[in-house]
Amino acid sequence: MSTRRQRPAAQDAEHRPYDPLAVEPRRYQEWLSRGYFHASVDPSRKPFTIMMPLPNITGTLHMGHALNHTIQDLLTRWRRMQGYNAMWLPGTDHASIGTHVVMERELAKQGKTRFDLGREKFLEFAWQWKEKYGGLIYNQIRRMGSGCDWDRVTFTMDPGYYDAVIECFLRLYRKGYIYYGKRMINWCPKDLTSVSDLEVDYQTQQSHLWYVRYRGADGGDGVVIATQRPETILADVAVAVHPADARYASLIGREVVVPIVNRRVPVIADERVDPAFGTGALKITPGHDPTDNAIGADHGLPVLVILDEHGRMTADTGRYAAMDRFMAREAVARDLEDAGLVERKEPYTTNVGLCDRCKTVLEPYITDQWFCRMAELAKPAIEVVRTGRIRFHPERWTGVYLNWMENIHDWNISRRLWWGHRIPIYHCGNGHMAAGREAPARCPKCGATELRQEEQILDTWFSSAAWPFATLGWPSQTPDLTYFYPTSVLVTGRDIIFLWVARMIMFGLEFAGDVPFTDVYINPTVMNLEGRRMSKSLGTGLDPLDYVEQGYGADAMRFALTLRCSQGQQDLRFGEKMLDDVRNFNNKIWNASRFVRMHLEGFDPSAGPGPWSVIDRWIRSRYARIIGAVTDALESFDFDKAARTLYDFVWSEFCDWYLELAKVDLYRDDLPAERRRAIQHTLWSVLEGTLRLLHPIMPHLTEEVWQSLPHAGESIVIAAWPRPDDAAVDEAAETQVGTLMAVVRAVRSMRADLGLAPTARVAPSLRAPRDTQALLAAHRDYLAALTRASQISLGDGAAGQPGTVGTVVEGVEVSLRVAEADRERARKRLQGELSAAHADLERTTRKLADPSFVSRAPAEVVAEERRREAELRVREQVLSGYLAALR
RNA sequence: GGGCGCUUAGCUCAGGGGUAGAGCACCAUCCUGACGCGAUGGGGGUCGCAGGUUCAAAUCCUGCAGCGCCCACCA
Repeated sequence: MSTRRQRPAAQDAEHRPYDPLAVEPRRYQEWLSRGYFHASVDPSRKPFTIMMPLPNITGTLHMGHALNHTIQDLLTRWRRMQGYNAMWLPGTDHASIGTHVVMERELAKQGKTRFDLGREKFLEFAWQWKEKYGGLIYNQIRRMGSGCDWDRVTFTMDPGYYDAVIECFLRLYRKGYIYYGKRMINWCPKDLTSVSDLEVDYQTQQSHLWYVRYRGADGGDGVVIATQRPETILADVAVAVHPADARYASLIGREVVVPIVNRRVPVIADERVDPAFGTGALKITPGHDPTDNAIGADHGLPVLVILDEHGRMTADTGRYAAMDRFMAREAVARDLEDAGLVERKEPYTTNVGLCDRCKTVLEPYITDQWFCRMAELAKPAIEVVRTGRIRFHPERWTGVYLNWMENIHDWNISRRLWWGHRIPIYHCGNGHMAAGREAPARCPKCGATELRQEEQILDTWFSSAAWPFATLGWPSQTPDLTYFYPTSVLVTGRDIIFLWVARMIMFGLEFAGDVPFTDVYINPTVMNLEGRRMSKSLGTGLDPLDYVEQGYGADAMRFALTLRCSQGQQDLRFGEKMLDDVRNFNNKIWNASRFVRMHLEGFDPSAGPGPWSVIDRWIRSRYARIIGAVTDALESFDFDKAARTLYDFVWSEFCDWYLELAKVDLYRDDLPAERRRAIQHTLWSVLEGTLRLLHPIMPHLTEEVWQSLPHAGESIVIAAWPRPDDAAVDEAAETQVGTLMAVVRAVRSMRADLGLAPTARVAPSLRAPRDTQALLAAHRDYLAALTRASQISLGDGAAGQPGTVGTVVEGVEVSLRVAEADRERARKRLQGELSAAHADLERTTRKLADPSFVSRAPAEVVAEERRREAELRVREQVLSGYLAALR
């Protein structure tokens, strides 16, 4: 493909690129064996705690985890280095319905359902599965370098955790927050369970709207209603119209006849009917529609049910009995048409609610359900966010959270599933209930001795709501709980702000007496380059470990994700190219370190620093600033900024400039020993410190390199986070090196424009004000080396000679002799620069000629503009001088 | 129907009132002793559109459009 000439790759081991695969697992093992990730109560240090958003036991690591875990791990490592007692607690979720779907798919392969096995056998099967596969994701998490406290791994159905969940239920029950009864809920006819409103996946589908005539019971025309579910006509108990709808005013209170079943039902008036929709008349089916259910209840209407739990027509529906709901829909529609009752049928686009897990169309269905009253729980949870006790990052999610909390509905917490926390309620034969961990000997109300435990289990989110405290030993006030709770940061995705975050806040306040965490960081959603969500079912899922094992390594994956983890965006588009960039960066660090190590022979950091040269002072100053910038960025959750700052510093400053400048000294034979020591100290301290700054993002590489440096400590994991050193900030050195760099760039640019080979020697001439001239003179060797000059002339006589090309940068006039053959190129360059300078000058002059600018703009802006004008005039003059001398 | 986010170079994204930035890609040159997963130089954008505020707008305000996400019981 590429026509680029490539230098033959060096084969010896020393020159091979960095190989993360050879390093990462080894280093991770080392950290584990040294117990760095385990934290225990230590009152002398402040804790920093993160609770991992628990992956499902059925899950495997995907790109979302990779990002989410990278952020958590970098926060944990960073805080540990800062001296916190950092603890990151891992665990997995039994994921009741999610696991059921997986298990039952397995069973289906054997032609079985969970009912063929029965509750006990099924649970046995699930536990076996959990033991066998439930820990696989832990290995994947470790491969990413995540420093979790593995001694604290928790599974939501571990005995202690199980008890804590039951305790939560019992406390809510005793407080009167739990209620039970027949309610209309979202029912999945496949999983045979209820599903909470948040677990409904709405999808747009094409369907039809049937306009069906209901004749008047008195033989009149009656009304025409519009429905997309003709089968539910069998369960109609009324027709409702808006009370102010003149079209139907005369019908209110009269009766119409429900087709097919020929039932006489009243026409009622209700505000909830939208007169603008369809015909403005709404059939009321309290058994199969939530709105109708509410209207029916208010009007004292009966509830008829024509679908069973499988979504099939009930036995009493005559010829439709046992028909699937969708078949029944067609059948009823056909029969209505045959009866001449369908006025028309329109195509209709509708939102269909699907089961989030199995994608079956959900049915509004009435069953015995357990609910948790939310109003009281929500109040303090709203307060803590309003007052800033808990802060969301990015901040915009605060509004999303509050909006949901302020309109919160009661929570359907029961599921007709088996895998999970069974509701600790015992029913007696007389319809009484008793709550408790154990079955009471007799019913406290009627004394009956036959008690059966409630069959339903708790919503999986009910149990995960207790995660931040149930993992620490609650309800016992354990030392762990006292010490680590409230936790510090929750890192999670926006998709579970309501499902999980909100509920943890409510539960934490209710049960543990305080917020579960003080900061919530909502990480972006990882997308592919087309901007589509990564998902297995879409075929757009990417396995992060595939990339890792392909040779990029975990560090590259981590850095690539961190580099794009900005608060400005809600999505993060990921493509393999991004790994190439970071892989190259890793290699850059690797090689730079090799160079540094090579020149560190005999280095003794205790011998003391200095005397610094301007380049030492410059890089030390830059490094000092970087410490602050990176720390601030992490502090404010700007992870991309932290990564970018480090990338730029390492590559564009440390490698491109400092190392190149240092070489000039290091390769001199006559370098004084103390100067060598100063350079060594700078190389060593800046690299070593930069590695520490990089470590939270790229733990393995930094450890490997850090330990290869002389006088490194036991491990970078437990090394201290660099402290910003204000004393090292050196404006003068930055300005001076800035000038040197500008001169070098100017010469290089001219060389290139003249078409000179990089190997060709040049002899630039420099002219500058006295101070600058002294600076240039003092660093002539640097300039010569970086511009590949045989010699550098300084002073008034040196520049502006005929037959030269030149420019002005930072007040320095830089010129180069032009060979006869290169005159045309030189002229072209000068003309280009000149016209650019001319345009700039014109704009500046125009600006300064505008009285409103001069009078209204801040004085320093005007002064800056004046300075620029003067500079441009000089520049224009100098350039035209050169151009004239070339003709 | 509401709400939120995004729209800057071919791609991925920073920036956020005072002369448009990075990485990759592209072009040119280079087998320079840490690195070709490299070095140096360079080309490329009227910052989605339209108004407004301002001496000055990519940046603030309003509206619009496109894309994406979320909430909501419209049959």
